[in-house]
Amino acid sequence: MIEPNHVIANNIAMDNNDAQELVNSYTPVPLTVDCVIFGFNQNSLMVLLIKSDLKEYQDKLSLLGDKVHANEDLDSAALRVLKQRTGMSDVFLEQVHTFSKPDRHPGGRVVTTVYASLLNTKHHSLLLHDNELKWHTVNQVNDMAFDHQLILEVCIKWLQKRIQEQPLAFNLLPVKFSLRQLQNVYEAILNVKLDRRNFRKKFASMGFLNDTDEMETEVTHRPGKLYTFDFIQYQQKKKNFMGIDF
Amino acid sequence: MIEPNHVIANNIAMDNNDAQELVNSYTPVPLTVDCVIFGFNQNSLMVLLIKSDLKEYQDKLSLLGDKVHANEDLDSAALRVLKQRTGMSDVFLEQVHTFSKPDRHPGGRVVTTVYASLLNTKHHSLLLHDNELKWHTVNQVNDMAFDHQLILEVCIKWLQKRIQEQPLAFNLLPVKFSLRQLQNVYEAILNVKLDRRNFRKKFASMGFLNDTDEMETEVTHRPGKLYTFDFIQYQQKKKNFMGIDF
DNA sequence: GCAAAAGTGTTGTCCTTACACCCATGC
DNA sequence: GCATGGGTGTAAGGACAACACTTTTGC
Repeated sequence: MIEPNHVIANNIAMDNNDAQELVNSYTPVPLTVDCVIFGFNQNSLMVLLIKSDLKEYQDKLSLLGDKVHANEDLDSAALRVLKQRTGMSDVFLEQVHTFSKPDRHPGGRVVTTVYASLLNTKHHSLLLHDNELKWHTVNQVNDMAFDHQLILEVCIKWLQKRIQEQPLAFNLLPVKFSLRQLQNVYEAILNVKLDRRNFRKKFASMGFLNDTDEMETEVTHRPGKLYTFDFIQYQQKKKNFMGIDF
Repeated sequence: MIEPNHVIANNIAMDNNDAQELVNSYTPVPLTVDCVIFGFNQNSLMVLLIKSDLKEYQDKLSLLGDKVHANEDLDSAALRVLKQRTGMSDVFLEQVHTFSKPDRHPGGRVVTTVYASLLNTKHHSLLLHDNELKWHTVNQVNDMAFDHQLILEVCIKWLQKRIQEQPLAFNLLPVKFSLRQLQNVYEAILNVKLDRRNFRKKFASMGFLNDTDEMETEVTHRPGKLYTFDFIQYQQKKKNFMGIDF
């Protein structure tokens, strides 16, 4: 564990180039991580939010965040928040951006590093302990606490770009999914309508889809085939995989 | 201006949800910014580095960084470092990633946010005051101080991706440049050989090039035409500009 | 039998690639 | 006059976009 600066400073011989002395001269800043946890439901992109517990932001929605612990790196802190809030840990999670406007937090300066996560809202291990924790349709969310509205917008743009580089949409779906569901994910995130035949052709030609012998059930029309995502094929092919363009 | 936390804390009625109290409970962390400043010279991608002044890293190369000042946001801190070291401020500069391994700095925990910058090494206002500040060919740099080798590699990958999204290569060249120079930039960054005719066709069709009536001078062969980058055209076209693929 | 969505191929267009010869300059 | 790189067009192949009819299920 790293001692508070003043404890160490006096024990160190003076030296212009001493590393600890140098670090002690920096103004330390409270750090947090915030997680933008995306899901997909009813053909809409969703985000998991909570009511802010600060009186300044009463009834406003907030991202899921926490302080960064002493000696904890940011990836671990983000994963800890995710696990604590959803019960899930084997989940897509990636650093997006660090936000640092000095007045972004009413309690004083706080710098926050934002992570985005993609998960299946129907996953059996997804448990939302906190009653205040709810899924919201992303384009119905507005007027969030702190600078979280801005952060959410940055993350949506990030996601739009990112799903065209890699087939991340699978993270938002059940293990077994229909092509229609997959297409719905792309249409919702990119805000476009896609041609069904061309979409199917494109994904079929990628070779990342494994045909299960199962069909959708409980639909009120002709059921579609269910597929799984072939992670092994993907790992092998992604070196020469340049993107998904629509 | 935001007061140091302890000054304010005592003036506030105790409240479980009080913002300042909450922030005061966070462990503050020393923050720095590091700038990966890319240039282009002799057909190679270059990076501006300095000798580390820490005895732990004697004679090792280091990125240009500095602590983040109280009440300064990260973008401003990065711009300040850039200006201080190069004399330039009207320069492409973008946040890339935040690095936070607890042991990445020998003086104790320091979290650093890394920015990448692209500039013209021949620009008249580029002044390297410090004699220890030198341009290095990126693929000859190894064994840097701190985790800076890792950071550099992340930034190179970032740049390879980024120049295929937007025509950033212009930032590395003089205002007037030949198509050969432009092609050299892409070839050096992407580590590929490109077909000259196809390259010229592609850029001509984008419409971002203004033909000057000037020619290269002081070349030992047939001189090429010089072009300028049309920022206005680019701003107008980039809304429906999807990328540069090679 | 009707509503609703699944499944399936072909064609034209556009973009990308591959490729070779003459030209202007310095020496 | 020769070495060096600048400048240019075309043809073939591959990717993408547009498009309609038949099938399966629930009700």
